[in-house]
Amino acid sequence: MSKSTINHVAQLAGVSIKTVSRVVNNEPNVHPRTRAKVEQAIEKLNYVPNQSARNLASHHAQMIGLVYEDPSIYQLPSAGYVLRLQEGTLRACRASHFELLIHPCNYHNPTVGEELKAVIQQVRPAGLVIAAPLSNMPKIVRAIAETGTPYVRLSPGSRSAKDFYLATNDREVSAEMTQHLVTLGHRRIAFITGHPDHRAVSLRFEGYKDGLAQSGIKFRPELVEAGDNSFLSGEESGYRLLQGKTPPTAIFAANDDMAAGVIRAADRLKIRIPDELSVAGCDDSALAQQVYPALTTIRQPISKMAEQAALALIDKSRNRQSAESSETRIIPSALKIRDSTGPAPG
Amino acid sequence: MSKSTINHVAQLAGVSIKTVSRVVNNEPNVHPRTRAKVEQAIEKLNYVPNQSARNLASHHAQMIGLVYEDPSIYQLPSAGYVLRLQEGTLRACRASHFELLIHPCNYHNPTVGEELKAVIQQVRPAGLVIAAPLSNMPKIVRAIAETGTPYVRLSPGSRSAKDFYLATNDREVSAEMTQHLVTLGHRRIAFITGHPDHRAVSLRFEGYKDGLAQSGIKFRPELVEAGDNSFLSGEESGYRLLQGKTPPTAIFAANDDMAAGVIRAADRLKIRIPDELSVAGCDDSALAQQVYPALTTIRQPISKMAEQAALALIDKSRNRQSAESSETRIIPSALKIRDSTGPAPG
DNA sequence: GTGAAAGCGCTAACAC
DNA sequence: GTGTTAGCGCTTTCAC
Repeated sequence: MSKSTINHVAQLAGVSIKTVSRVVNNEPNVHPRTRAKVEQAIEKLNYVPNQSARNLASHHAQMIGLVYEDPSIYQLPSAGYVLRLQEGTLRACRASHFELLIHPCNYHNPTVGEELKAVIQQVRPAGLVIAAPLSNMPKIVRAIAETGTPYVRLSPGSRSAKDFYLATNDREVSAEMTQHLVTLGHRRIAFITGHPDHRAVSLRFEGYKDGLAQSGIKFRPELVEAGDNSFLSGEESGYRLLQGKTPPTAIFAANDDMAAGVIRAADRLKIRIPDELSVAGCDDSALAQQVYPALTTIRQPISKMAEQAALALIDKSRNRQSAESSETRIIPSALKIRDSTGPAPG
Repeated sequence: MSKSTINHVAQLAGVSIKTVSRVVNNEPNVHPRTRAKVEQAIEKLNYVPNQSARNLASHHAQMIGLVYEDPSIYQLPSAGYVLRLQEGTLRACRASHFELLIHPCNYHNPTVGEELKAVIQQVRPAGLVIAAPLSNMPKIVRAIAETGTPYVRLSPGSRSAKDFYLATNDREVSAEMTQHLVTLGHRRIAFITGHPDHRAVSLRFEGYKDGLAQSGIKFRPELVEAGDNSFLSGEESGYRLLQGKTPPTAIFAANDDMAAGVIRAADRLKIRIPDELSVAGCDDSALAQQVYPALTTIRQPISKMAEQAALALIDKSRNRQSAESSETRIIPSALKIRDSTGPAPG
């Protein structure tokens, strides 16, 4: 492995190491001819700057840290979420020659704050992307803030944060989905709520009510069932709703797993989808496409949010001034209309 | 953020920085009393060693790199695989205060070798874990080997590698699954093969044949269908098999997606599982538990393999001599008996 | 535009 | 057991 250093390059190019440093870092004040010479030398020697040396001298690593709740406790459903986070962050990193450090953690671990601080102090990443739900947990955010490392919070739904964060329009898009069902002729539209701890999920319920109101349809409490985000709870809610006296013609669940449960319930009850019942979910998880019929759902821009967060951090570490550390950016979610929704029967 | 250095600690403890370094690195030859003093000082100053400085001086980072094929091109099915890889590697890292760098790459990218070398040269991780299928691609392995960085290959199935690698007993466990079906009374056991490029998957076919042979059952080519690892190909193979003149009583598919396809086909044909047909898959993907009835399958020790790989690398970076760089370790897979298999009908 | 010198905070190699 | 002295390969600061 070639282990040429900045000194070798400087020697070959006949300049000082500072000049090499300038061209490597794309700094101004280098004569084009000099730059060309240096670039040639770099090419010839196959020079790659040593990150550790760079980090030591510049006080931070060319690295972005991604912090999220460890999915193993959630089981596999959130696999897609984590992968999308990683995908977006990686896209940003790749473009800028940064590397990605992943750090899942358990919120319930009492020393998680110390742990995070230690990691940050050890590695000194240029910035941290904090994913929901950790991004809404004061303990976590405070610990990270205390280190002085720049960070961006990813909080779908939330809109109250004071520092730099990215969110999506969960509430608005849920209203949009509701209106979509109304447009298809549905009037009795049920909703299955999710786990109360999950902030974004409860915003979806608000969005559902907004959508009804905007369409001039009265909200009926009897068309609301409480789920807990699981497939099973969706299935049970489905039975209750569909076996009631005046069953809905459409069911909107606060996540895909529950919507899939509804599909199973309908299947068992010999109710055809979408002919007799429309079903909509939320998340666009892997399940949405595996289920039959493929699920109409809402796709959150997880990957894009993560990408923008990382990009902002990378930017900040370059133009050290930028900052605007209390910006807020909303990246809209999108309806994914598939086969589980259709015109209302009759 | 406290930014105390080794010097501060040395001063407070009244020793030289070298002694501090020794206790931090758990090196021998430090008097217990001295050690205690130093540890107190560390505690009081909240000292955390600066990784960059350490890396620079010691020529490698306290970091493990995980290299795998970028799943976005595979779509979400391999999400579980990637997450298990990460989980295992993280477990090893966490225990040793190493950090994890993830680096998915596209095998078909012509410059992937250069890219990997650049990353390695930049970050200088203590070692690299290379996951299948990249671990079987000479281009990748060669590029990494050229950098001189220690690496471990994860190659389920493969057993030919000359350097340090971990594998599982894909072939044997597939034979075991076949025998399990025989034990349940099945005699006409069909097999659906997977994508020919996927090495481990083809070993499963060999295992199936072994299992038949070991049970004294004649191998029948008409009971073999060629799939391509997709749900759809499994469904189609299922129809062909189940609508033949003498349909099988059990179908063993080379992966879970295809097995799920078979379940769907059986459902459409009103064939009850497991009463009339047993179905077995392979991988224990998330799908296996979402499908109804829950799928009997084979669980590969992906996470454990990744963990052991990382552990070996970490070990090597500590006791720089160890090496044994051409060891081979087999970690067995396990049968996961669920609800899709049962006694043969009649 | 360019360069010289002084570190960044640690480990390595050798004293003692 | 413990300390001294050099670096590791860069960035920074400031001079020219």
